[in-house]
Formats: sequence, structure tokens, C-alpha cells
Amino acid sequence: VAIARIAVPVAANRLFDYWLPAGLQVESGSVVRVAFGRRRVHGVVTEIVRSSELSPDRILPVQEVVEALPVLPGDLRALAQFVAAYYQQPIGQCFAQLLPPLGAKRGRSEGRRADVVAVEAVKGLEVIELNTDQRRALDAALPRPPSFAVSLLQGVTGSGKTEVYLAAAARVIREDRQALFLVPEIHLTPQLEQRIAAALPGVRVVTLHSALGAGKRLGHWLAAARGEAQLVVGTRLAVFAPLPRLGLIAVDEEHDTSFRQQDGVRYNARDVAIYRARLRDVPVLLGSATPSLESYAQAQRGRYRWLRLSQRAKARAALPSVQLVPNRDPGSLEGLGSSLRAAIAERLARREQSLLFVNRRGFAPSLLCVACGWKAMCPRCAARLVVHREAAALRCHHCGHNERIPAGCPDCGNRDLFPLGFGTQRLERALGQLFPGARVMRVDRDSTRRRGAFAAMFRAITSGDVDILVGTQMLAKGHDFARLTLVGILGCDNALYSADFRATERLFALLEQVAGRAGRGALPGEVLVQTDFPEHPLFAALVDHDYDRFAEALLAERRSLGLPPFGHLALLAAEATSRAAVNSFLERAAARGNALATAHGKHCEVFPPVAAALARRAGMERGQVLVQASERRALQNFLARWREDLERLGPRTVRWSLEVDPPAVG
DNA sequence: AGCACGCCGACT
DNA sequence: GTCGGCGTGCTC
Repeated sequence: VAIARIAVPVAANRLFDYWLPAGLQVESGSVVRVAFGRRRVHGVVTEIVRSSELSPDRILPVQEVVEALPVLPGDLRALAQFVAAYYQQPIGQCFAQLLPPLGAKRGRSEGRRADVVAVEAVKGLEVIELNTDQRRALDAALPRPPSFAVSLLQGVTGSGKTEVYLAAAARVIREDRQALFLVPEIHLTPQLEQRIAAALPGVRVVTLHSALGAGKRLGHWLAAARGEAQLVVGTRLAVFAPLPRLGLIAVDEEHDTSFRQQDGVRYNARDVAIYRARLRDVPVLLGSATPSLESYAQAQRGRYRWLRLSQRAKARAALPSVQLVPNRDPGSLEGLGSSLRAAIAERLARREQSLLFVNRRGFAPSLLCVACGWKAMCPRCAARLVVHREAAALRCHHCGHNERIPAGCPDCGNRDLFPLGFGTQRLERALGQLFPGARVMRVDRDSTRRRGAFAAMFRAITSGDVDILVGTQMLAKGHDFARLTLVGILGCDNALYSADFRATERLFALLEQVAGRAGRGALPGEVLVQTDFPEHPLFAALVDHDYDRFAEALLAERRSLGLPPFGHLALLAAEATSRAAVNSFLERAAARGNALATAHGKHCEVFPPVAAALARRAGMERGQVLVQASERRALQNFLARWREDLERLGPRTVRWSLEVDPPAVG
């Protein structure tokens, strides 16, 4: 009897054997249903073999083939294998990433009427107007004949990167191939789909992201698999979409951390995309105003084609001017310095919009007793509670803990509790008081929680019903507001204190992105950054919109410390209810790691265990061990062996995970 | 990941 | 005496 080796969606690091009943049409890549324990699960056949190591009486039959899905193509299976090996993730769960939601109602999205027509329409497709820079980038990014090549498209906000992706997609689609376009967060950019529809008329576009209902997602997945969808636009999970005629992958905002899946299977969709492009021998286009230092260094070395867009595409939309203004200004009211207030007043007089960016939701990040110094702390996390004034609550942003704001200090009884620092709610209130006639709108996770709230706010902003916007990161991404001419940035200094070596790289990217919201239309933009460190090199580079200078400085620092992209990192993170258990596990893990590293010629360095940046979360004590290697290959070999050791090491009460290329260390 | 089994504390 | 907590191990 033939045996199918099946990837089953469980944490185990191995495959499971099932026998194939006669008459069942099964091959590598078939999606099947099998009994597993007392459950029934979906699995993917990875190969069919003659015999099993297992005694025949323990082997169960494959129950059925999932007819609704096609056989998964080879490149997807190779992708799952890659994710499992490179990121040290369980093989079955990696294969599960390839599957669309199953068990949903039949996924039949839009009809297929338009398909044939669409291809015809695309033949004459030259509706995207490109300037010289964009055209040069487009030509360089698509090698003739088509083959694998990575291009880094570096251009400031508004320089027209999206037009280049779409023009590249149009070329590929005209040749009857499919394009894959990965974006950080699709549901936050309602403009994107319209923009695509306008630029690529008649092209059949489908989206893939987690906010999509299961039925729709399955329908879109199938449209991609059948080759009907000519352009797939999606978030990180779309990197696993089946695309029989793939011709191009574009990754927008390639530096963005939302390409990293943090829960469950850990991977970086940007890097998976590059691997996939190589497998399929197609070009991949990475775009950013502030490329990750990893991509930047590859471009410098000539491994990636380095394509630059130097000016904003619309000639009149100049880059915004950036000014640094003091944070601790004697004329400061509720955190708003006099320069920023004056600038807002000017915008109000001219009927232009202002955006104030504070990357903190809530009223104040801390509640302090003025008499004894007590601070409201989360009972389950090593973190301060955030004051939410509207709900009269103290909330933990790490675990969701919620309690009423106490009437007095629980330690000394003092009634005078002082909210320390500024969040979006406090700023919203202050602006309402300072500018009584102004229409203020707050955009953060709390104000947009309701379904459709974000879209409604978005409409209000574009139709001019808002004078001052207050918001978090949410507002940083890709929105074009024509009358927005002022961006104020508050409270960004705390990132400069961070222990994480990537903090300043991320802060620059965020600030450049927020700054880019100003002056997208015909009106010039102005950015005011409130800071206590105007001499910091980050701000000097921001003022000049000179990412290169900042990137070079960071790279020099990284090189001297052997940090990425010059070295390679992995993190073993562990948590348990007792600190002693975490420490003991990590001590033994580090000792084992050191022994392994020594045996393998010291290409890897294992650092001593330390507490995590958030030392306790939701009642779990957290710690970590960092591994640094000069060679990726050495790190890979080390991790494969180390993980086997780790699996035998601990009591099950210690939960641990390996993170390869961790996005943050600190 | 689930899910069952088993070995210790507090209840009718 | 049992009920049920969670720690451990297994699933082809």
C-alpha cells in the first residue's frame, strides 16, 4: 500500500504517515482530510512513499481529498519547507499557511464574466503616466527576458513608487502573467483599491487579507489559483497565494514591521517574497522611502538593483519643510509648544488641515501620586497603566487589564493623582479648549474600533469636515489629504532612549512617513517636531530628508558591532509563571548553546539570559537569550541543533519560541 | 495545537 | 471518599 507523508497542522516538528486507500487520487500537494488523535484535520501531502517506519497497525487511512482545492503547486510547498527550515517553525503549521480558510460557505466571489474582456482591455494599457525617473526604474526592474532580480525602489513619500509598481504590474499582465502586490495593512488604505482600479482599468484584481470574510477569502484564493486574478493585492499572508502564471512580486513599504508575522508561525513576508521570486525566476520590486538597512546594504553591495526616485512626482508638491521646536517650552500648554500652536492657528485661518501625531493612545501613559510617588501599575504586567479618561478607566495596553481610576492613592490616601504625559485623548481635549471653533477628530484604535468607523472618519477628513486631526501610527500610512499642510509630531523622544538597537531606524521611518502626509496636494507642507534633542543625527537627517546620510551612519555603527545586516541574530524567548523557572530554563539553554557553539568552531555567540524588555506580561515572567553569528549558514546549522536540544530541556510549563531575524531586541 | 491521562489538594 | 486543578505526553 502507498503511504502519504502528510503535513498536519500541529506544533510537532515532523510529518505523519497515512495509507492511501485504492481509488483515491492523491499526489504531492493534495489537500486531504485525516483523523488525527480524536480530531479530523486538513493536511497537505508532501510526498508519497512505498513504506513507513511505523508498524502498519498504527497507520490510519487518508479519509478524503478536499476536492474544493487544487493540488498545491511545487513553489508553495517549497515555500512552506523554506519557512520551516529558515525560521525554525513546525513543518505542519508552515504548510497550514498555504491553505485558504476551509469549512466556510462556498467561496464564489465575483463572477467570471469580465475575465476575457479584461485581458483585451489590458493590451492597450498605457494609462499610467510616468516621469523619467519612474520610467527608468520600471525598465530596470523588469529584466528582459524575464528573470529573477531584486530591485530596491527608494523614493520619498509622494515620489510615485505606487505608479511604478502598477506600471510594472501592467506590463506583466499584458504578457498574460499575474502580479502579486504586498502592502503592510490593506484595510487602512481604502484609497488603494480605487487607485488600482483607475490605473489598471479592466484588470481583474483580488485582495487577500485577514479582515476578509472566510468565503470571500477562499473565493479570491481560488481566483488566484485558477489564474483568473491578474493582480493579487494583499497583506503578508498573500505571499502564499497560489499564482500559476506569476510574473512579478512588488513589496510596498518593504521596511514595515507588519510584514512580520509574530503570532503562530513566525516569518517575514518580504523575505519569503524574495525567496519565492527566486524559485519562480521572476523579478521582485521592494519599495520604500526609508529602506530597511538589510535591503539598503544589499543595494550598496550591488546585490539588488538600486533604483531611486529623487523628486515628488507632481512637480508642485515639494517635500515639506521640517523644523525642530523645543519640547519643554515655557509657553507650553498641555504639551503643545507655542510654535506648534501658532502654526495650527495659521492653518485654521487659511482653512487648511493640521495633523498632530502622538504614538500613544489613551489620555495619559501614567497616573502618579504627587504625595508619595506611587504609580498605577498593571497587576499582571511589568508596565504602567494608561489613563483612559472617557471610560474613567486605567488600562494595560499589553494584557487588556481594565480598572476604574481610583479616587485616591491606594498607598497613602492622597486624593491628588496626576496624569503624567500625553496621549491622543488628552491632546484632543486640549485642542478643543485651545481652539474652540475648530473641528477636532481623533483617529486611533479606540476611536476606530467600531466597524466602518475608520472609513467614516476617512470620508469626513477628505470632504473637509475636519480641521485638526489627532492620531497614532494609523494615520501615518499612505493617505493623501489634499488640504493637510501641517504635521506636528509630539512625544517621539522616548524612542531615543530605547535599548533596542533598531529603535532609531524605526523612528526615522515612522517620522518620515508621517512627515510625508503634509503637502501632498498643491499646497506646501510644514512639519514641526517637538524634541529635547535637536542635535541628534536622526533629526538632522530628517530636516534634510536625507535618509542616506542617516542610513550610512547607522550601518557604520552596525558594522562595528557585528549587528544586522553585518551579523545575524536569533532570539530564544521564554516565559513561565515563575521567574525561577524561566531563568533555570534559559541558563540551561544558554549552557547547551555555548557547548554547541564551541563544538562548531565558535561562529555563533550565545549571550547570557536577560529579562525581556517587558519583563512580565499577563502574569508570565519573560526572558530571552540572544544568539549572534557572523555567517547566516552557521546560525542556521546552530539553530537546527539547538532547537532539538531545547525540546528536551524544559518542563512544559516554560513556553519558549525561537525568533530568527528578530525585528526587535530589547 | 488539542486532548486525555494521571497525580495531588478541598469539598459534598 | 470523590471532583478537578494543571503538568506531561501523544497524535500517523
